[in-house]
Amino acid sequence: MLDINIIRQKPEWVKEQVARRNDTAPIEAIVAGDNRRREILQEVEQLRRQRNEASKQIGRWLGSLKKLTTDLQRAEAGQDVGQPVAGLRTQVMAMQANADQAKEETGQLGDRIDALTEELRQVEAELRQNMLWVPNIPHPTTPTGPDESHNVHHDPQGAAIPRFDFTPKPHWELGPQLGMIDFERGVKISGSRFYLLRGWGSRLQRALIQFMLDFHGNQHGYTEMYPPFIVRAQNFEAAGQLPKFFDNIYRDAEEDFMLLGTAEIALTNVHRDEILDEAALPIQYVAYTPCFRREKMSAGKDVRGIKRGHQFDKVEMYQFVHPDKSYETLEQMKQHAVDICEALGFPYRLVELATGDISYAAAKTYDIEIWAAGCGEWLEVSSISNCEDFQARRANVKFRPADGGKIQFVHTLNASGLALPRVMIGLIENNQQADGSIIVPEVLRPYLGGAELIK
RNA sequence: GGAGGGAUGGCCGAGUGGACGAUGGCAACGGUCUUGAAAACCGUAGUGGGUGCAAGCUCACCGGGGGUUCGAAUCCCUCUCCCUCCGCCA
Repeated sequence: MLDINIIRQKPEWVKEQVARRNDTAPIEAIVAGDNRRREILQEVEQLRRQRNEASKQIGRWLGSLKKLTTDLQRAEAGQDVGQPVAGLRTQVMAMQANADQAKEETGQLGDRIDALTEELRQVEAELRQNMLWVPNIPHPTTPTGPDESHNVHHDPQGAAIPRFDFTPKPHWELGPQLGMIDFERGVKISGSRFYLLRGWGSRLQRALIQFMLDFHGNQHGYTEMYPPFIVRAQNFEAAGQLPKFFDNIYRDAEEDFMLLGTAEIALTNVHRDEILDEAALPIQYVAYTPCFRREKMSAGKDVRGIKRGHQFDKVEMYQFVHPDKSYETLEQMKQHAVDICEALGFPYRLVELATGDISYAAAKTYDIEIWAAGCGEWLEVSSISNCEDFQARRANVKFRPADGGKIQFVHTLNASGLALPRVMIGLIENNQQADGSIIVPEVLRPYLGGAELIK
């Protein structure tokens, strides 16, 4: 969610920024709705103020009325209350008439308030819906371009691209050959884009998950989290996945539950509706979760192997930081992801995503791609984004400055650390030997009972 | 799944139709006292919206939504969540 003030003050500029992303947003409707909202608000608040005052007056009258009535009853019973019965009777009747008339008038005020409130509710609901359809403003340093072809690829780093004196096989041949991946039976169970990891395949993935969690926890200061994998729609909205990506989400037919497409969605909401102390920042979380995606938008793409499935595992880093620190943090998180690539011995390269390719909630995103020798491709294993205050606004996560300054929104960042299937592909394909066996990277051996070779 | 009890400010906890944005306590912050600290005492303090250069004024918010009423933290309906007991189950 953007700050409505930015749209109010610079609608044309916002439109340009959205256009940079090759996207559109209902800016005109938002400006109109915002104006209408304030108009109604002022009117309805004025009326409410009148009603509040009138109600208080009625309360006072009814209080006096009660006392006078008591006096009247006592006077009628012959007690001396300091006033004659007739005078009291007149006062009681006058007071009652005042109160009745005021009730009548204030009731009419109430009717107008109700009507205006109803309109206000509609205007606000529509305004909010429109606001949800405005993507984040890209950072000035995000390369401008309508699609991924404008992404900026940096030179390869890390390990050298492996050379073989035989033709390296793709993982979809090596995996089944080594009994690590069973495509046929995965499809039998759940259909296309599903597979079964088996034996070393399953163990290798588990080892990787554990290694990554340990590494980020111990080396980079992240607190490990285990979130629910099934969450309410509200969480998706806060993270910026809804309303736009409804079609890509697996949903429960009966209840308001959705399956995570990434741990980022759950982690964004850990501190929803909280005001954090500045001293608590940065908050760093790392979580392993499976990720479920319909992949409707990628129909027919990457159907071979385990590169793109409806279910995959990922270790995700997430941070809540001070707004002044978020770009510094972005670089650090990029490094945290790179460190895993280094530790596993991958050739990798950095990609700066263009405005047309960054995710809806992001202002700036880096991708990290590793080289996979068998399929001969650079595979995206990590995406590192600074969402600035976009998600924080939707999730309502703020902090109280230590110097007593105004409460403000935190910035949030997310980074894959890393996505498992593609790491598996890289390991299998890059570390293969002529006899089809696979060398296990040293850092993983402690997690695999010391095994050096998969064969 | 059945029965009952709850949800109030950072925390605890009063308040059951009218001056209540809400008594009180704790924690926090500022001050007095002290060589310093503690204790004691005095004082300040919620969030969001609208408007205004500002001071301010004003509206809303007592788990969410709806209703009754001139007026709702308070009454009614409903949803969510928490607790207790029973049943069932990995």
